[in-house]
Amino acid sequence: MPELPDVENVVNKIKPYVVGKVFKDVEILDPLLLQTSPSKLKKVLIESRVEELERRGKFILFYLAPPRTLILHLRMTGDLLWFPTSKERHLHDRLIFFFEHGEMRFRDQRRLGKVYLVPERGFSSIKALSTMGPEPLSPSFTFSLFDELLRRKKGKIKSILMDQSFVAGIGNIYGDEILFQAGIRPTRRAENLKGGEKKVLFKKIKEVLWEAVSDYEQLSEKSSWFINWRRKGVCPRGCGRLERVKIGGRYSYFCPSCQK
DNA sequence: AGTCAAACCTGGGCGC
DNA sequence: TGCGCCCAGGTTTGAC
Repeated sequence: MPELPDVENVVNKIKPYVVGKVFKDVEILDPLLLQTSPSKLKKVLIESRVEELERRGKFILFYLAPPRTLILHLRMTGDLLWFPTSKERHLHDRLIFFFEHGEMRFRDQRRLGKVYLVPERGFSSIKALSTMGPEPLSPSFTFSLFDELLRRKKGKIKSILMDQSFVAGIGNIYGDEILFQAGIRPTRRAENLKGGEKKVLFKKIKEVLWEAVSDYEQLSEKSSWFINWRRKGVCPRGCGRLERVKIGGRYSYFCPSCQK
């Protein structure tokens, strides 16, 4: 599931329940996800308060008091769920965080998710976070910044969009959506994009992600979205079959007629 | 630096 | 029904 809009949605959903609240217990059902020791996680979290909750790229950061940072990454199949009252466990529940008024669960079918605990209010010890590119929805992510960063890159544009150190939060699906809406093939090389194409691409990065974040619930029903046609292998505009290419180990889909 | 394959995991779907 | 293979909205690592 989780790329920027999905993670943003998870954070917004969980936020009202946990900000200002104190961890009372942690149940570790699957230590595989932990990048810290179970005993340390329990010891540190219990009686810690959640000061703030924030998304950075596809990471979720819990800023704690006393100062520590709990960091979650949902990877492919992770999700965070809130239960006001205890319910029976789901097969894929990996971690349960107990508060006085309810519990937050980290559910993850494929067990690829990650849980980090770092000192202070920082994350310099996590490489992916310390080298993370700009937040695409931030006002400081301007066309001139995008253009400047892009000039330093070579290679297929799809790989670059998915590169978290280039720009944060875009994955395989939204990468395809952005390129479809921009009318650019995923195989195009960054160094060959024309000025106008870069402008459109920048605009679509903002537009697609912004719309996905603000209209998250409706998204799966929107037939205008490439996302909902991708798997069927047919262009939403009726051009016919989509083509599939492997880029950076993932399949990219594109319409050979709409995308140049 | 870019690209590719493989690894980390589980499970659904498909062909035989 | 069973088996093997492909695929999945992510990231890291190691080789060329």
